[in-house]
Amino acid sequence: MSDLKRGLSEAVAAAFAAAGLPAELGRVTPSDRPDLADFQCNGALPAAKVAKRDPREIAAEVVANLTGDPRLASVEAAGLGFINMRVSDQALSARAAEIAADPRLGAQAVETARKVMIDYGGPNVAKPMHVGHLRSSIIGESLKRIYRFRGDTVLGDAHFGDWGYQMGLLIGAVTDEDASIAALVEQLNAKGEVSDADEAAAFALFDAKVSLADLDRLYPLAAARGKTEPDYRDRARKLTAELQARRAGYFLLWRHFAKVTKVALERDFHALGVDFDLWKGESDVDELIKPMVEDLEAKGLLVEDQGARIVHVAGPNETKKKKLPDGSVVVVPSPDPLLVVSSEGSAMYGTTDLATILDRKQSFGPDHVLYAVDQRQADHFEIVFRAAYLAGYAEKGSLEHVGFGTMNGTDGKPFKTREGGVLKLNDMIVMTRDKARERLHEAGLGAELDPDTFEDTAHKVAVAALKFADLQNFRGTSYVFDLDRFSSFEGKTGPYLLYQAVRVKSVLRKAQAEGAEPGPIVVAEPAERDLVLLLDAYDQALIDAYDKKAPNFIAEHAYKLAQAFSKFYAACPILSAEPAVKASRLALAQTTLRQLEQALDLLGIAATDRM
RNA sequence: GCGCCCAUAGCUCAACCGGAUAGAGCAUCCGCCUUCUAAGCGGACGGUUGCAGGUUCGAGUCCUGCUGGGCGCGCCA
Repeated sequence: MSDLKRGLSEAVAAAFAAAGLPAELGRVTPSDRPDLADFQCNGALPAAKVAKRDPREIAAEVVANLTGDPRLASVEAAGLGFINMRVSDQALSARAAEIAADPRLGAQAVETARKVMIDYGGPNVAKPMHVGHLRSSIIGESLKRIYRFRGDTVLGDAHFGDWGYQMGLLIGAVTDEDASIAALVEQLNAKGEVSDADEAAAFALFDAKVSLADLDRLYPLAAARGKTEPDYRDRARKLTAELQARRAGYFLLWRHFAKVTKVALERDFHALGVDFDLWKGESDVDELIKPMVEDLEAKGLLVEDQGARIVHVAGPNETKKKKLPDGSVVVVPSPDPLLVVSSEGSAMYGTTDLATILDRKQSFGPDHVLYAVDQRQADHFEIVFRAAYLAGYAEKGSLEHVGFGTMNGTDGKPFKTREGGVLKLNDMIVMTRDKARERLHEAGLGAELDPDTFEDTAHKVAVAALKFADLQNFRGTSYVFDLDRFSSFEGKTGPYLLYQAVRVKSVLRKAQAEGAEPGPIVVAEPAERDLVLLLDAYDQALIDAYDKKAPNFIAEHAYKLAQAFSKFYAACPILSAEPAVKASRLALAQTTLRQLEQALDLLGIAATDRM
């Protein structure tokens, strides 16, 4: 079973072949001119070039070969050589019946399933998530669902940043601030072996004294000092190396950091409906690093440079000019080398990334790994991927950075609140949910729904608003974060989509109450034709989203489908129609609902029953 | 200095290998609730696709240059 576009493409390809022209020119697309056609083929235009003939003549010949196709109500050559096709009502009705009978609602699975890992490039330990973190989690979540739905085996890994320099900074800052913690940490460090009782006592003290809010407050200060004060920085680096060497006191304190962060992250991710299959972090590959470094050394890839150890990843002719601090310009390899071991002996960002690639190869063996991470890290991933290919840790081309743009404020710079701080993701969710509650009361649903359902509905509306506002943008480009737009419920928004689903459900409930059943679909009205054409376009939207790793194709389809339904709803009465028409429209409405809910699910958006 | 990305309606964004009249939403204005949920529907207004060249029968899309903006460039992640 295939969509109309594909079916027609085969027919048009055959018609081209019959005319002695390359069959691949028979590619059919939805028409740019809905007033003239449902589908079109532009193949006669390039054909004219190779065949040195008039495109209109070619189009006419292809049209002649197509005439009589039962699916087509009309087929004609138009304009400069376009082939316009209008699908018959019977063919649309038949296609609608196919989609209605299909658990996948007309969307096909991939031919060969792969094992895919999605790396969410997770947030860092000790920092609350702000609105900028929305993107990687919801894009990653949506891609995971899309890939899984297409038939791949997919694992999503949060991949937290929990093992680097920022941990050394925090250990320093926390012990500086509180003498009792500093004393306990020193004591544990000296002791080396830590008993269960020691551990419990330590966590009791840490729990009492160090919250996420403290870490959030201390980190920016420590980071700033690290930049300006070399001594402070060097101590943080040493602390990082000591943590990575698992000095008992530092390690316990670090485990506390990770714990308080995880509680907040779980709350935020859960609220967004984002689930990770793996809650791994950089620290999880720590034990792989030493053997990996030895392996890189054995393979002759690791070289000493300015006290650090690096892997060169540039090819022989890949160079760039670089300006040195003294103003002179030198030619250096490009891309930059991968820094594997710092001069303090600690693992770097790229080191843990490389070890993670190795870890995944051993544990899961993915055919493909997608990194849903900020576009700004493109160079970094290029370097890590090259190193992984050189070392044989991944098959060339199997690692892919699915970059996305940053979320900027209306001034074009990374988003800040009016007060100059970052807007925390949780605050954003709470704010939008409050607005959804207000709106539900206005609509008179406050009293009708029981409190739990009411709360659940408000939450779903809020999440739909936030996610759809982001996912409707192509992931690659930066966009402006506008609070009003993200918490808007009218127009091209998540709540609009939920609302259309709610209207269908309401009609279906009433139909059921009066004993009316969906029946055979018979397409007749223009609004019905348009709706079925949209239902038919689902497969292509899914293919585009999959191939381009871009959920906005699904978002666009869901919106257009909801819009087509809304027009159908306004133009075609359902319950008051005569029995056969009523049964047909009920079936159309039900099929639309199922596809809409499925598309929303692929975006990670949950539907509601009433709103 | 070198490199990557971006520039489309007043605003925020789309646009399927280069194809007909570049589409949505918001905002503004005008209509539509005694019939299935008005978080809706219909209509109007709104464009020299940053600028200048080039390739092509045809360019928002490809190439070159320029302007403007964002980002990155080994011991943060």
